[in-house]
Amino acid sequence: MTTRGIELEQSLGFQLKLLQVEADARAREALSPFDITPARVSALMMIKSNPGCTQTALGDALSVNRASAMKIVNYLEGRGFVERQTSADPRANALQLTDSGRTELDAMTRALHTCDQETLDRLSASEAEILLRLIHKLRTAA
Amino acid sequence: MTTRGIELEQSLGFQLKLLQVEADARAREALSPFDITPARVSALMMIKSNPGCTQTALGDALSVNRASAMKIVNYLEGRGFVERQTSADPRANALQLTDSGRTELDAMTRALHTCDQETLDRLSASEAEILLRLIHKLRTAA
DNA sequence: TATTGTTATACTCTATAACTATA
DNA sequence: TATAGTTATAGAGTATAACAATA
Repeated sequence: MTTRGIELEQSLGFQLKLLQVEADARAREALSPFDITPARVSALMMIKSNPGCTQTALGDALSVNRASAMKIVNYLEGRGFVERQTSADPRANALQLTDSGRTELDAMTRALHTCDQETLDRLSASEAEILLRLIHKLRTAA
Repeated sequence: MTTRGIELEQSLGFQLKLLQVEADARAREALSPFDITPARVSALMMIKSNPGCTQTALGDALSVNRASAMKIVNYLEGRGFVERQTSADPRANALQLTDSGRTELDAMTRALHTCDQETLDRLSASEAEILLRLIHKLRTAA
């Protein structure tokens, strides 16, 4: 099956989707020793970068709603990676990584980094740098 | 919520996921006049580019299995966009766009192209070209 | 009134396994 | 034996709507 034709070759959304599906599958594989999905590790990373954040904020950052964010936090709490601490606003939870969560996340991050590198090795070093920079620019210029 | 920290900023998989989720939401919006999802339009594009392909091949190209590909084809056939024609191997279906499918897909493709451009406008023309080239290179160098 | 977390429920997408008919 | 399509079923992941507690 080819992707010949100007539509497919030059469709940003389509190429992005195919690449992301492949990257997700590779990440899932790389994370299999930890028995956790890439999406849940993303949540851990977000909490690490934004200690004390609320579940609603976490959901916004991950593009899911409050109810879905809650399920993710339930899971991470069940694994002992995240704690719900009390916050200034008693309605909200302040999310924090546990010591175990921090340690495990470090190992997961190393596994994902190796996985990323295997993909980026298809490009030259300067191309890889440019790609990451452009993707990040697209995201933050929103 | 920020994505500060070396892990998130430099994680290819994570940045890719966030960008793809955003692009998919924009594509869904752009396709709302057609009442169809981006994934199903991708299937139409694939069939257009590979006329006579089988459902299994379509599934492989879209990274889903035979059963899932069948559901997509069922939907597209129900909309009158795709036909299951007989093939040399009577076990297999040869997928073809209908005239209506071709006409509608052209309009959908224009809508998606506009949507892509709005995203790519955040970059310079040369950056946009480089980005598409690098993403495509990553995909095909697999 | 608006917002946070929560709960219950439903929907979408995908996978698995088994069946049939052909190769 | 292996493969294409099909079918039924189950599992993730997500969304919606409603509720209690608090701002």
